[in-house]
Amino acid sequence: MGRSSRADAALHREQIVTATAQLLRERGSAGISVQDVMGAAGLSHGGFYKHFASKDELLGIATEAAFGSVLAQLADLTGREDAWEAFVGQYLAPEHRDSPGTGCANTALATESARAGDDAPLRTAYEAGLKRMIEFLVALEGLPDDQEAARRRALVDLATLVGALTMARATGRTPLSREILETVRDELASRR
Amino acid sequence: MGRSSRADAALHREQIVTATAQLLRERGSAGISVQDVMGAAGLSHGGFYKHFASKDELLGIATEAAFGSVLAQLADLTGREDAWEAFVGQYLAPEHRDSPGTGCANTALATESARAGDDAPLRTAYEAGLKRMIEFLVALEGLPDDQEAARRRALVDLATLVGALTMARATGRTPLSREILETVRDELASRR
DNA sequence: TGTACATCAGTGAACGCGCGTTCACTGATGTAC
DNA sequence: TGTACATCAGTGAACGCGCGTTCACTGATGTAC
Repeated sequence: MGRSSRADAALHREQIVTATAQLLRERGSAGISVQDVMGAAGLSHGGFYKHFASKDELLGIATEAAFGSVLAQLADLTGREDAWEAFVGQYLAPEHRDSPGTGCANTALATESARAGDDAPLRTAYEAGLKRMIEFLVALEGLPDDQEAARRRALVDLATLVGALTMARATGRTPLSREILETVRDELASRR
Repeated sequence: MGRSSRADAALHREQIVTATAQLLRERGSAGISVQDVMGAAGLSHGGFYKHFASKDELLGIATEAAFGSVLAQLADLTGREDAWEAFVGQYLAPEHRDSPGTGCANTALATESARAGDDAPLRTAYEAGLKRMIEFLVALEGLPDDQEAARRRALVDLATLVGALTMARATGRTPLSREILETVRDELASRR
């Protein structure tokens, strides 16, 4: 096999990033190898460094991608009458609990960011993504007359969502897991 | 070096478990090795299997120990007039954010439990520990006339605490991290 | 448009390293008399 | 209490394995004329 065309190489890079964004959320950085992510694009592991300087760099790019796709989904909600209930309902649904690979990057990558070095690309990308997610929630509050109160409510609500999803995932498909999802969903939905 | 006395061996086992309970919360299971935890007890790695059947078994035992010591700390709060404010204040303090190794086992190990197999010892120990922590919070609510409402409030409050601490840790010692801690602390403290 | 050549995406072997686990061995501890 | 012997906690080398990264090489792609 010789050189790939620029278009093919760009496609491969995109496939590597997309696969990493999913596997990273599912297994964490220690749970995925360069071979795993290259294999997801149908390539052998050796060519990895033609695309990325290191595994750490890819993890940062994949974190950006994960936040990007999640925030794009959230953007679809804005303007809807029932935006808040819809958001909470989706966020605390069993489907979201059972598919971390395509779900909220904030919940899936927070512990990863906490354990990464201060200068790690993943950490930088996480912080930027979290700020964008907070801004989305503040906008969803829709209280232009008191931005500070809206931000406080957004932070508290986001913490509640992240904590509930984290514990629901930690307890798998048990009755307790479902109780957490339903109880927190009902409470949050009733706050607007 | 020959055989250790039973008392010494028991001490070594305790040291291994204690060190693992701390390192596990700090770095996660993929971040610690058998050599790490044996070294913490001043031993070489080979003798590990005289104490434990596998690394997985130790992780389960260390998870129990982590929940145990945290719940013992919490028990000290019961009966105090300001138990709720004191608990929230400690939980969302910068000191707790910066010392995961001796902090809340629920927040530190939830993602670990989510990624462990359904039958992994860590997963079993996590679920048992979480149930005990929920019971502690329900008791702290102190509403014997409506246990169901107390449990719902406990679940929502716990989710909020876990999510806030998780995001504060993920953003390290940044202004955003401090804002999350203070905003959620003030909100939760004012709910009782 | 056709040809000659430089570029470089991808291959697959190799690097040093650390992992969890096993095992033959050592020698102090614990026990039986 | 003393002695002989069995037990077993701990050692350190070894096992097969997978990791991130490097590198000489291949040959189709892209470019210059």
